[in-house]
Amino acid sequence: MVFKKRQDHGFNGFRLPTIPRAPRSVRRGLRKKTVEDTQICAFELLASIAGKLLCESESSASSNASEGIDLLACGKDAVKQEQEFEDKPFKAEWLYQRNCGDSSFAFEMASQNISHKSTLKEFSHAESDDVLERTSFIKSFDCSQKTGGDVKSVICKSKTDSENYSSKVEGGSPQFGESSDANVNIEAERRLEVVGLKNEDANKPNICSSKVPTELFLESPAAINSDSNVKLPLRQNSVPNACFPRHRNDTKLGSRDDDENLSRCFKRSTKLKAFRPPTRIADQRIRKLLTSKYWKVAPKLKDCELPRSDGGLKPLYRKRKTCHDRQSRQKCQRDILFKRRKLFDQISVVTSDGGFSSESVSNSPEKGMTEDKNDSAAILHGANGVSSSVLGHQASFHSKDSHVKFSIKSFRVPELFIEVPETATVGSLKRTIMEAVTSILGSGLDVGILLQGKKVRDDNRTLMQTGISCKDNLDSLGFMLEPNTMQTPPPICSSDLPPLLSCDSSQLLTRSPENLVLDSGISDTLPDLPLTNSSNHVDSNHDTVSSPTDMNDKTTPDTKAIVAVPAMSMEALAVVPLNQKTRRSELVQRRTRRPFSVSEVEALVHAVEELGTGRWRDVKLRAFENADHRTYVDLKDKWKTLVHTAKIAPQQRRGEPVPQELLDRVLAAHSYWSQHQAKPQGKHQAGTPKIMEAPAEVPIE
DNA sequence: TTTAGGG
DNA sequence: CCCTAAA
Repeated sequence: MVFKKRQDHGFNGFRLPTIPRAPRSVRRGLRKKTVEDTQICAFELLASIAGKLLCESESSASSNASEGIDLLACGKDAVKQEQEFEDKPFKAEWLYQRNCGDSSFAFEMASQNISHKSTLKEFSHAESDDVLERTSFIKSFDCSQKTGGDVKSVICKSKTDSENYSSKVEGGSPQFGESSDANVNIEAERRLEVVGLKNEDANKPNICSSKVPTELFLESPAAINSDSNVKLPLRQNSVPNACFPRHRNDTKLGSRDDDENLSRCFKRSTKLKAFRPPTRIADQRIRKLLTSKYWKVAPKLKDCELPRSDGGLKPLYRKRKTCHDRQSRQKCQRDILFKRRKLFDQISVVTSDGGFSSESVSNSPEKGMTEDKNDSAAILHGANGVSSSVLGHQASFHSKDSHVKFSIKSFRVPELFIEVPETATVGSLKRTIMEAVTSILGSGLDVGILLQGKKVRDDNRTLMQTGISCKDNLDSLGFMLEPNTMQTPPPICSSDLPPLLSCDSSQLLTRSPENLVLDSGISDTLPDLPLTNSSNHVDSNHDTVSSPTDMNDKTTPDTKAIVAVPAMSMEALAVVPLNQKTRRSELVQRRTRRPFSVSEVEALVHAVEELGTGRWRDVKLRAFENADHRTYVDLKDKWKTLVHTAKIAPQQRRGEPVPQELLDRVLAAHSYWSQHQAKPQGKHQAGTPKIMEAPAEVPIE
């Protein structure tokens, strides 16, 4: 494809980190090894850089790190491009364990430092290039809440100018008493990604993107103290407030100096580059994307699966770029911008993520639950409300000492599209952005709770019933802000689609969660939810999922998703987030599970008895002609499982029990056809009776 | 598009 | 069920 060799980038100064490959990805990776090996991407570079930075930050000044990034940013567009991915994932949930004296702390890595720096560099660089930004596309606007410190006004904090960037890192909260968990402080963090258009040729705008992440982090003692904090391999309880590390300090970037961190860093960074999905994404979807022609060039991503639960993993995958080199990338962005422009004349605001997703959630089952939520800013009102409701909800649960503490670190505001004249002042730009954000937030938001990626719809359930009371689940618990469904109360505990929602919205509310759920479920390392069984309501969402009519969108690049976004008014915005972009294109709907009924099994067995294995298409046609949801692959798979089921002890079988008689026939047929490879033979060639008579005990082997 | 298999 | 390599 476009890039064949990493050497093209000419980065010799950075060593590429060794990226551990996830077991699952290994297999695929092997197949495409040639591709992967020969293709380099900014991802790797970033990864290496990130790792380097991390390392350096620990030992030496972080300045070096920033320089490194700067270097890349200026010299390589690809890298620059990728950077936007970087900040989010990092901060999202890099909880670390840090040793301070004899005490250990868990904290979030302030990865923003990295991105921050890089951003600055980029930004300045862009300016130096005399790039006029006519159109700014705010890809994401983050408002994160952090607990533990003082409240920071998100809005106030965020600035679009570089000066702020450098300073923003400072917001901090001095005191972190062990009892501070009673207070939920909201820290705001925001990131702005600005994609400017430059007019070079008359009609050929050149895109220059620069991201300006502004992030403020506050430690959350609550989360840290909790021994049940799911987020990390947290150490234990004792958390001295005294030397709580402030990662705002650039030098704090890296925390521990053990290899583990380093490796994690690499992993992280690697992933980051790949995507920047607002929420979790199924690895499968990722894989799909990766395998799509658009992503072939960045195969490494597949290998970067974090061995972590979805909570940590998903956020890493953010919107990925379909452009890999400068040219193509610019072209893509250009297209995107154009398309978007078509859709939005003025200050159109589009939610890219289909809502606002919480960056991460941490909790602690400790007694004291966070109660005070301070609105860091009017804008965050919605977000705060969310956390509040959540907390309140759980309140009714303290019957046992089981309190669930939530710490919503941040909610990401969806993508915004803003267009202002070149002559616009910075101040006006700020105001414009502010208006856009306000319009979004002001239109009303609903809070969505995602558990294991599944949207929990039944508001009447208790947290315990929902499975949220379990810390294990919290790991995969997520909150999201989504367009308010307006006066219509959101559907509760029913699988009904919100009637008033537009089609897109419906998808947002149902499909997305669905995907998420599946995603998390797919995660190899994701532990099963202990309470899965009790959270049936969640499963009900499956039913709400529309038929996979959008499968075609699997490989849809961002651009397409964007294009697909219908022109909408501001009002519509609230209801129709640009979700499709990330959700639809990246998260492909997984088919709902439809266990085979006994009758179906019977039909299948019968068909196979006659047709044999290896003729699944015929089997489908014969026995499942009208079952459109059963593909020949499904039948094949089912047969496979049937054979397996038949071989195992009845006690080991699960699901709807299949009559032994059928299983016997399965074994018989399987045995028969295993020997009679002559599948093409007459369909009835294999005397059905004969097969049926075959004893079930017949060893298939 | 189907098959055949691994996940 | 998903995802793919092959056919």
